[in-house]
Amino acid sequence: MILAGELPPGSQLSEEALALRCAVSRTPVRDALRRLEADLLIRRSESQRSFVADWSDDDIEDAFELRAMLEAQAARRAATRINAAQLEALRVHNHGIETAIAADLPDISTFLEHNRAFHEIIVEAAGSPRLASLLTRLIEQPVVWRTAQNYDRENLHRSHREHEELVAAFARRDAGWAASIMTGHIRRAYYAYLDAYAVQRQAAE
Amino acid sequence: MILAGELPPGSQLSEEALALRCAVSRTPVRDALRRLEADLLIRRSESQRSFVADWSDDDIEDAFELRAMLEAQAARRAATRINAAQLEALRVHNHGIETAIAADLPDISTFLEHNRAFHEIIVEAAGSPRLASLLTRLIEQPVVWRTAQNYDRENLHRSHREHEELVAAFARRDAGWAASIMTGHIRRAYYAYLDAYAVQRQAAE
DNA sequence: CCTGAGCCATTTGTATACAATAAACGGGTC
DNA sequence: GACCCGTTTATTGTATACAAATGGCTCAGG
Repeated sequence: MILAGELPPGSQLSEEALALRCAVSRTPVRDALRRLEADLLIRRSESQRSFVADWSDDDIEDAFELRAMLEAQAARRAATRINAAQLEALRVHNHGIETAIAADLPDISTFLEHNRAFHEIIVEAAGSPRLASLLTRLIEQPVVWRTAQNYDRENLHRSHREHEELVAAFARRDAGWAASIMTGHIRRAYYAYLDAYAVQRQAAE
Repeated sequence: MILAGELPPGSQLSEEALALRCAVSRTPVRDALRRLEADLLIRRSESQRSFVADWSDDDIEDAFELRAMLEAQAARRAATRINAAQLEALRVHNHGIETAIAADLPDISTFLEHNRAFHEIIVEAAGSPRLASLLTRLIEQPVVWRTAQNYDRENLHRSHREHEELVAAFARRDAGWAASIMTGHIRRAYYAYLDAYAVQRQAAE
């Protein structure tokens, strides 16, 4: 609901109201709120009331910066640990991306799914449960989720080419190369988001 | 209880048993288990049963590696953002450390408290709620907690000197320097832990 | 018109009961 | 003797009730 924008930033989330809305009791709602709080999608007041987090520009930059650092670390580790099956899976998913964006009207949904799977395999190949745990907190966030919605053809194809580079770096077992590409890959996503956001802002004015 | 070793690694944690032991109902116990699971102190089976996580050597190395990376990033950011009051607080806490370890019998408990406060100020000065959130997951872990218990006088004083270097880097607003020192600081802690652990292992045999 | 105190409404924290599911055990069969 | 299946038991998931704490509102007073 937060990602879909049904719950505007800053609005209060009452456990009971959510329970009613989801047709469950407060108990599972509480569990979900605690998790979302850990993911920083929800902030809690001193008196433990829950509100949808509102993301400042600094927050967004912060999230991308950390994501770049952690994903680069994942790529660095994965380069020397990835196995043949995982490498092949990366190629398959990136081919899926290529197909999804080849049409006149790119299939963003399919792109997102393959993109998610691609990055997930890298995290898995990194073989660090802690790193995986930290990253899942950063990627399930509204900004990241919406970024690709605003990708133009140019950015979609660039993303695909960067994935190809990553596969090449993994195939060569070059940790430094893989980390560098990944850093650039995430930073580019950040600037793509900024551009799209700037457009949205102008449209809103 | 996990940190104190009362609950051995691998042992199952029944919500009801813990509730009885802590004289509360299952509800708050469940909340705690969910948080500890996020902190990777607890792992859950497919059927959602909880067990105390057992840490392999790789897990420990992994945790230190990530902590080094994130704390270095915190130091990097803090260097250009720290204010005079925070800088002074760092000096005060490091002086507290100096006093605590000056005696013939070092006061480890006081050392730990000042050390925790010292690192906390840096994270605060970094001004990144996300980074802070990620780091709290890594520092409340059994290995980190026990490391200082095994510090010898040499390591305690080295830690103090490294803190002094950090303060100097912050005073100069030198982000790269601060990050480098912090990386070394955490890596040294890792090797100190390894040495202490090797000693314990030999004693156990 | 502003301020503050007290009361009421809202919201969260905790306890408990019941339902659903998975593990453990035992009896039977091959 | 090993293995499969049904039953029992343990454990977690969910719903609900009540207690505690917090926010906001009203009304009195300056």
